[in-house]
Amino acid sequence: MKLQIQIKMNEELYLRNPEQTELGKNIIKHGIQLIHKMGFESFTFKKLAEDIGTTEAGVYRYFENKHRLLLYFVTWYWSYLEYNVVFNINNMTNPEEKIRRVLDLLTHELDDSLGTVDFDKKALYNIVINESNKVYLSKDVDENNSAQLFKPYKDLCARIADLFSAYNPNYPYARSLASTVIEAAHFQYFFAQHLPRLTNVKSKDDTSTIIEFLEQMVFAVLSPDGK
Amino acid sequence: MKLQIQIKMNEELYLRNPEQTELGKNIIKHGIQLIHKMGFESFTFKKLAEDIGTTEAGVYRYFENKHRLLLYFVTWYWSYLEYNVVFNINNMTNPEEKIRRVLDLLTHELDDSLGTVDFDKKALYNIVINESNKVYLSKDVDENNSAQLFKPYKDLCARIADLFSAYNPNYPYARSLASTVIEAAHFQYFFAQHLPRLTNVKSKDDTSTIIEFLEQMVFAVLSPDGK
DNA sequence: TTTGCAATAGTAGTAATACTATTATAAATA
DNA sequence: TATTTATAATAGTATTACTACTATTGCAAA
Repeated sequence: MKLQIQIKMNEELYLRNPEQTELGKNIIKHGIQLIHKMGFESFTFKKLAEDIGTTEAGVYRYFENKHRLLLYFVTWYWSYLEYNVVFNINNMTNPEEKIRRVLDLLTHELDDSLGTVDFDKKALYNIVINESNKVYLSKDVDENNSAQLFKPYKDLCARIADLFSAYNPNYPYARSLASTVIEAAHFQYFFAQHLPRLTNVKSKDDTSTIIEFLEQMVFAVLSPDGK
Repeated sequence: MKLQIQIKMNEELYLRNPEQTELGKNIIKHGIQLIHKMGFESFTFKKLAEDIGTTEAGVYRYFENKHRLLLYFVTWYWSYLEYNVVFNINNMTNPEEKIRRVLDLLTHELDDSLGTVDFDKKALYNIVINESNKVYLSKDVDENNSAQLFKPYKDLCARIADLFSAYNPNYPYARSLASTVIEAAHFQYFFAQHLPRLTNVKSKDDTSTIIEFLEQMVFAVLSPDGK
């Protein structure tokens, strides 16, 4: 038996649920590939439509615009990552071990062990690294936030912050540390790839250095006897 | 006497030096205001041209496109900040004190004490918070990087990393810590303003919490007796 | 089998954006 | 004064981001 997990997406994200039709699934699958290949700025619905053999209007019937499509992808990643965090630390008792596992999950593309989805997870991870900040660094953050569109990100952050607080209940900046660690994991990966002078991570595939950097940081910061 | 500092900008950034003409200065001044007000995505050269009473083509004679204009602004900020860092820690001997001063500079808008420029520095700081990541999170990072366009950012980061290494020569991730701290300073400010669940910083103006968070982090991480 | 009627797909637009090429005008020099 | 040179304005084009409308299909009730 293979269990298939389903992530319930916020209905505000789409006009029509893309998981329920062939065309919808193609929009997801090819959308991820195209954004990954050409970058979000160059990506258009027209190019996507041509790629999957439909019309521009066809794509617009599923997503209001390309920003919403990107938000759909990034939100899916956050939700899936939170699920993975919960699943992985479920049977652990040691708070330190839990934190180490989370840092591990943050720095690797999503694994396919539990349930498979029909798109390139490596490409999705790359999109998260390169484009995810753009979903909230925009003039309609507040509006999107009111519509609960960032809830999965905030939930993930809260869950990691809880682990930090469990490790050291007296640490007063658990949430700030959580968001900083999440962002840093992505940025260090990006810098290693494109702006190496900004990091000590040697190459794109040097995830072990990212993990060591983050682990040392988190445990030093949370150390109860730390100054 | 009032000394005027001049920041020498990379000539690749512009087509014609905007500091040398009235129109050029207006592009800078009004460009900062407009991007600040409407956000980079909604900002266009046409709107800017109308705002300052010239034509679209007039603006294009100074900057290749709006991304280059944004990069010009952000680069100016980085350069000016590095200058400020050097100037401020110049007569300090205590490494810890130097680091505290840098964290202070990172979390405040640029001060006007040394030389004045004819644009809204508060608006520029806001642009840095909201838009600066977009200048390198794009498909032409590598190309821009080859043209040395990110040098000021990398220099700033290297200088801060050097302070960390001076404080603790055995710490192996000085650069990663420097870039993480720079980005975190900006992100925590943004989150406090728009996504408060992601931070322990209470309000937009709560810079003291940002500083406390970063200080505790940096000194815990760099502590020689830390694990 | 035919009619009705949703659901969906496709066509053909528009307004705005991001530029560019060409022409006009003013200033500088021969 | 004639002529080059620099700069500015005009008027475009291709692409992007949509939208409104028309055509087609599937399927149930008459």
